[in-house]
Amino acid sequence: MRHWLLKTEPSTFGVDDLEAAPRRTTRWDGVRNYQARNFIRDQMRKGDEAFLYHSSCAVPGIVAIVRLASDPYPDPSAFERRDPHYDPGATRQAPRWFTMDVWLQRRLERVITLDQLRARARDRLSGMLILRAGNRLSVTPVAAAHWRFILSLE
DNA sequence: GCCAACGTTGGC
DNA sequence: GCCAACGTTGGC
Repeated sequence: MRHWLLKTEPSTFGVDDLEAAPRRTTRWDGVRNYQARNFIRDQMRKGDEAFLYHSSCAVPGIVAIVRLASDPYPDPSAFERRDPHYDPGATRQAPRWFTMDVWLQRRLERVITLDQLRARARDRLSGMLILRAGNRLSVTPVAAAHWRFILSLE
């Protein structure tokens, strides 16, 4: 079972929204980056765990643990002409973008902040993708050792 | 296939 | 709102 980190802007969709969603489940759609797409399509599977990370906010950091409620499937928002994520290059016959359903397993007792993570970027969390300068991927794998260590920071 | 221009992300 | 670090686009 792989572990992941999903970035989101709480002003758009955050843990509060996920908690309020029916069955605390949502479709993680709108990913339009090929590297992130490849992670979703090729490696993410139902039951995988992921950190939910809030970006572009007062205290960026990990706020919750979510689980994949589905395997990946073609992202329907790419086919909707009115959707902001519409992509005329994507077709149902040859889908370009993928999504999956995600449910809220639990909020963390407190936010594990980006500052806290950065403080360990040189030892216990060395190589963690989210800590790499300029990294903008909204979906990144988390090594098992990193996953365990981060949970110990809670 | 190169690369400059442009758009986006995201911390600050 | 600034700006660095990307990814994407499109002319050549």
